[in-house]
Amino acid sequence: MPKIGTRLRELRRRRNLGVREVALRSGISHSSISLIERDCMSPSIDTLSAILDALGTTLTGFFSDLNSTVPHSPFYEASEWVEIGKAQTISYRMLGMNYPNRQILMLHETYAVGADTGEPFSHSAQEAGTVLHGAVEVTVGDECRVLKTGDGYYFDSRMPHRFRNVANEPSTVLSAVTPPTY
Amino acid sequence: MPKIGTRLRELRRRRNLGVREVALRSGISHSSISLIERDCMSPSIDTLSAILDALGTTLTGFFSDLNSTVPHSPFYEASEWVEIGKAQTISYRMLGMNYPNRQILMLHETYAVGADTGEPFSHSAQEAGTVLHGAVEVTVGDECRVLKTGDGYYFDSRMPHRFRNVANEPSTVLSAVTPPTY
DNA sequence: CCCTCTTGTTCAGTATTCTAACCATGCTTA
DNA sequence: TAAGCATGGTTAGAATACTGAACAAGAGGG
Repeated sequence: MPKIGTRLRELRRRRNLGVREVALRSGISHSSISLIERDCMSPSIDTLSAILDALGTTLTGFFSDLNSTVPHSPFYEASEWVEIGKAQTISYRMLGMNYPNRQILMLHETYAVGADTGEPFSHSAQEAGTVLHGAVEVTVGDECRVLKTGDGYYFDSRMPHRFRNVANEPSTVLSAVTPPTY
Repeated sequence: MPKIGTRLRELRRRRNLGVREVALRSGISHSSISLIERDCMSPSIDTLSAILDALGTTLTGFFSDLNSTVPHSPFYEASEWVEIGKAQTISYRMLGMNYPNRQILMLHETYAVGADTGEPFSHSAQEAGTVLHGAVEVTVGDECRVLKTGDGYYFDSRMPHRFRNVANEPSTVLSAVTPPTY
């Protein structure tokens, strides 16, 4: 929830463009541009996309630049892990939920007996982790291996991957993903 | 303008969460979630931000993952450079305007006699370029140097930087910025 | 079979974004 | 000083995002 408007205004000014000029190029009214830049309005994705287009930027580029220098405590207590999956056979609890501009998603994963992430899926990121307790069968691409306490992994998330608890007790894994898109 | 909805639905499903569950956590109504996921609605930044938050992701992370593998021609004719600045003392023309998921902003810059980018500014990216014609004084941080045809530069855009044409004729520069946030 | 709990979708009404026309200010030129 | 034309800001009304309640379909469970 950073000051999108301020950043947009900077981008525009840097190009020596007027509000009306950007309006013309983007197909958005100049009044909207004005309101958005002064954070009086939260634009829809379509609108923002159109404006960025007129400025020669992209949504990806725009948001990759959100380097808020907001100071924040580096410490998190054990109780501050937040469950982001549904309590079921697998639990995903993340660290630093409210840390500004996170680039890493650190997860504490708990797999019930026989739990399985199901069919392999892939997403664009890099992923690393280690088994804290139990035994987990990890499949990455066409490679498969059973990891036990202390064992770890590291792979490009674009490789299809899958986790399965093969211990006769709950297993836990600590992992990290960047960018935080799991 | 990609299928944001589809991606959101994937993220949610991957977490075994229901529409209502995400609604509860994000403070957005479940009906909106449904509409957004089916691309029937273009959510505002605030709304999207809230939803991503409930999924443990960020705007930055979400958009950094937009790896559309849409095929597109790699070739652009000279006439296809698009002016993104206002025709004035400095002209900025970019390459590959409509290339999907651009990660690089390549610019053909033309500086009129005496033209100056003004007070140094900074943004989070990396930047490289070379002088094609004329002579340009480049200031990066507290270092200053006059670059002539064939000379080049490479710096982290977070360093405040400034360009000034010191030739008695127009100067041209070819540069690249990544991510495309200039 | 009915009941209940879950799932996601639909739709009428409300809140917000967005537009178009108007307004205020400052700069340039006459 | 006035006229002209930039700049960005304000505001009533149109368009669209958003909400809450009602609906439909499926999965168990008794």
